[in-house]
Amino acid sequence: MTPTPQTSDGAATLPAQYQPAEVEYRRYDDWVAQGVFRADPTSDKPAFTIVIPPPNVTGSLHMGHAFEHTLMDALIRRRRMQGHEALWLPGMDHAGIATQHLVERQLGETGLSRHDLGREAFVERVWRWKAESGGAILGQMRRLGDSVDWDRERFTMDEGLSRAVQTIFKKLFDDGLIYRAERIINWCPRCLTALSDIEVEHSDDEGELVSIRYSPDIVVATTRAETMLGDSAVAVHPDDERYRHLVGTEVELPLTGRRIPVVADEHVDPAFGTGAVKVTPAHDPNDFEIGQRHRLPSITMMDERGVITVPGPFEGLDRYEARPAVVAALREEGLIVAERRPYLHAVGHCSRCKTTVEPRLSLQWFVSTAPLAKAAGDAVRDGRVRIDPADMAKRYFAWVDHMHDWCISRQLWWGHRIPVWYGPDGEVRCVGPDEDQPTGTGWRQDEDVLDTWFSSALWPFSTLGWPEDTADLRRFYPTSVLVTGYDILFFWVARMMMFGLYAMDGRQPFDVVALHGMVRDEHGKKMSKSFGNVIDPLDWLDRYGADATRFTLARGANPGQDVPVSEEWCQGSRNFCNKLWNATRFALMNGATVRGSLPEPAELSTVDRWILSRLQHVVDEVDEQFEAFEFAKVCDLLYHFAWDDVCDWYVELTKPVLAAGGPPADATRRVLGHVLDQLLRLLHPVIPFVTDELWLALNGGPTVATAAWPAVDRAYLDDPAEVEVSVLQRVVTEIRRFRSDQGLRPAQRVAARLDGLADAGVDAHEPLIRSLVRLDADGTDFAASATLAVAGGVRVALDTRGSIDVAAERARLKKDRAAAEKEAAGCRAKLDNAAFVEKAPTAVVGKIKDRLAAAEGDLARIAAALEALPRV
RNA sequence: GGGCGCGUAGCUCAGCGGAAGAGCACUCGCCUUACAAGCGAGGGGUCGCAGGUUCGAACCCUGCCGCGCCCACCA
Repeated sequence: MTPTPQTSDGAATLPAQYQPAEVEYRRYDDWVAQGVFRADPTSDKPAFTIVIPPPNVTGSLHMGHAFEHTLMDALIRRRRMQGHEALWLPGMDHAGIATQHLVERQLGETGLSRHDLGREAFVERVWRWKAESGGAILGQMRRLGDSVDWDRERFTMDEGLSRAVQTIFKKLFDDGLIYRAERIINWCPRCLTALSDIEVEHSDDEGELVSIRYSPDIVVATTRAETMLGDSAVAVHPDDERYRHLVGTEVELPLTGRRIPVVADEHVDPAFGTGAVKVTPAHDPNDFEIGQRHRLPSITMMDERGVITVPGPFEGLDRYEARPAVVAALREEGLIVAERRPYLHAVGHCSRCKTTVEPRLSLQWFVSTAPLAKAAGDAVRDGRVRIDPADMAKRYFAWVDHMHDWCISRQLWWGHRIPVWYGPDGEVRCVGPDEDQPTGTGWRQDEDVLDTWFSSALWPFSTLGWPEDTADLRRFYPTSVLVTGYDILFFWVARMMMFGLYAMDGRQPFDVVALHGMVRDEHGKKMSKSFGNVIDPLDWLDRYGADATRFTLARGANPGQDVPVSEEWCQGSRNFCNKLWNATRFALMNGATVRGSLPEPAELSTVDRWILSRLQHVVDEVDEQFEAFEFAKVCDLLYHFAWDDVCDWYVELTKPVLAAGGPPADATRRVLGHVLDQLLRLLHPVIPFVTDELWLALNGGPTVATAAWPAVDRAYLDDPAEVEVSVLQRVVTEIRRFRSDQGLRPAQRVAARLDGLADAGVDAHEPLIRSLVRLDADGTDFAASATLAVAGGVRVALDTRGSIDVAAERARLKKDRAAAEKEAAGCRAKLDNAAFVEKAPTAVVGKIKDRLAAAEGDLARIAAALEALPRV
């Protein structure tokens, strides 16, 4: 924790360029060693808690993580500096299906399947893999600078969380909110497991709609012809005149010889197709319901791998082989009425492997979501939980208000095993965490595991010790903000709400949900491997540093909006870090200090008062934007304050003062030290490394991470100083423009006379102005020279000797005159409009009058300047 | 089939009722003793189109056109 070496006079010797790699590891280790990230449940500070959306244990840090972590870290670091007991709790998710797949794929490379190993050995292998790869993302979080409390790291499959899972399962079971039933579920024939509705992605796929004659009077259409083998009825609408006489009769199901009834059901849309529908209760959710209503048999015609099981010519065929085979067979019998036609329709795919999902009748465990979802909706409706941005709440309501029961059992091995045992006589016993498992012959535990999101749903309180009544739980629950992407609003947020409210006696899991967007490439395109536009944050971390990476991400973070990033922007961020580095370097070389109290405003120069006043505004605005999760605006404010106000103006205005020395220089050194000190604090949440390194060089330690967050000091708000400096800036800019138009080299010193500075109220700054624009005073009489430049709202006549490009200056003045005329005309038109003068607020009218006066003033001065130009 | 969002400078985006903004890119001039990862100056937009409301519209309303996303059991 040694700060940058300092010379005896306190000025640190910093290299001319910021080298992130050199600094970052050192700073992070130092923070950990100092225990900066550790949260203390016994302190009397207000608590501020964020639980990390646990990344997949087998994953690697991608840009989305880097982004999300940057936002969370910024929030946490700011609160820590504000004196909160800030807890950012890290951890990982076992990611059942994803992880199992990964390990199965590895296994596959050696020619083995999980069944070759057996359940126990396989699960053990997954644990080994977890131990091996699980640390990767944690190491990457350190690289990013995440200020997480490493002492509280959790894993969704660790002992405590497993207890939490069993506890809530038991509670739900006992409350009748978990049940086992045979239902149509989404089945992935490749993963060989059930999926919840949201694990299914729909896309419009090209299919073929074939029409099949079931009887002389009935033609049905289908895109899944093979499922006819499992048909148990034909359904028509009860009011459909065409079919009314057939209801109650039977038709012979082609290719099977089975006779099936014609039933009437409201579900059928008489306007669609022929108005007659084949009914396959075991393989279609609608048909299942029709089947229930009419007591039809459910005939399973394919197995879990999608292979036809109906005895006959199609048995053993895969569903995709069976489809054309069935159509061919039907055609042979002359039963294909309309030829196939292309048909675009929504098809469900496994979100994990993209395999087409097969609706399948299956015995699974479900959570009865109705009461839980109601509570989850109400908590947002009544304002206990705020979703930000507010628009997103609509999506949330749409989801929780129409939620189906949640299929939670998965036919996997990696996950929390369902704590239910079946007895020899058909008993079903749910075993809680402290209860003994049933012994005796014939008892066996359910083979399935729980949906990964079941344990994720407990994360905000299970990680704090629930179901035990721990100090952490009492202190840090409810968590303060949940930061996550809008893409998992349903997967995770809604379910945390349901389980949090349920398990914690109606207390919400978080007060605010701050939703962010997805990281995109520089053209707003989704990053994807196939597109080749994926950016690896680790690459940026290595080449530009964590701060540059973070700043780039935070700077693009508008609430709920997607975030485009590109390497060029990261370079810009790197440059910004370097700018801060050099500003501090300049300050240290010039004896800036943070020691001693800040002089009273009365003891300060206008320029010093100006920068301090600007600082107060920035502190105020940064706070406001932080509270609104407007990270992009926070970054923008600080970027411009640092670069424009501090570096481009304050430092430059300050150079002559510092060079001159004496008491004014002492005051300025103190102000410069203060401004940088405050600026580094304000930036620390977003770019923690470089700010801490520089802050240490300025302050000596221990770390800016625990320094107090800046507060507005109204005593240093100073409107007159701001006005005066803005006039000064305008004068300087105008004169520079004149020099540039005249093709004067920047370094070329020119003798000149400045007039009108007194009228503009900046005559006191004449030496400063001269030094900034490199115009020397000269005793020579300039009477014979011409007025060559006019500075906007202020009157500055500037005389020079030597070769002046009169034509260029005339052109410039004419251009300025045209602009001023346009401005004046616009203002006059408004003021001539009686309706405007009458109805617009007086402040607005006043502003227009001011603008007109300014434009007229400019016109007069421009005219004088043109007049004074030498004739050529 | 429902729902939501977006079209503002070459690119990515702020602004959301009272003078068109930022970053990057671009042009010109500069190694000015903190920084060329820099400094100074400059150019560039009838704010998707058409109507309407208003003294006033990029901003509010309506309708088009063009994108994007989410949800969905129409065979």
